[in-house]
Amino acid sequence: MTPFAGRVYGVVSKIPLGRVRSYKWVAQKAGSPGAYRAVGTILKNNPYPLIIPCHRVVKNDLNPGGYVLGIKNKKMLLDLEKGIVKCLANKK
DNA sequence: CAAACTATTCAGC
DNA sequence: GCTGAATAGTTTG
Repeated sequence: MTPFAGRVYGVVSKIPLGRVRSYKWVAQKAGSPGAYRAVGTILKNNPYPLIIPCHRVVKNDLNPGGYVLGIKNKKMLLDLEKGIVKCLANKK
């Protein structure tokens, strides 16, 4: 576990549902605006994939970079979360 | 400590 | 739209 990784985990875990941020954004929030590659490397080796919604982190092009479970699944998760947000907004 | 790798991003054609 | 190069940090030997 490295300090930068911890920072990245904290920031990413703070991303709300249905919200996608770019690697650059996360890197900047982590404290290293130019370490977007490092963010990807960390998320790839993330020791806690369950507390780290890495599927909410996408490229600056809004195109999912990659996913251990498959890019398709990542998109599916995003769509699912979108549905959850909709449900929460519609919830009464 | 040094080398290699990476889920990225920017610039050029 | 696609290819090539650069940056910053992690991981492994």
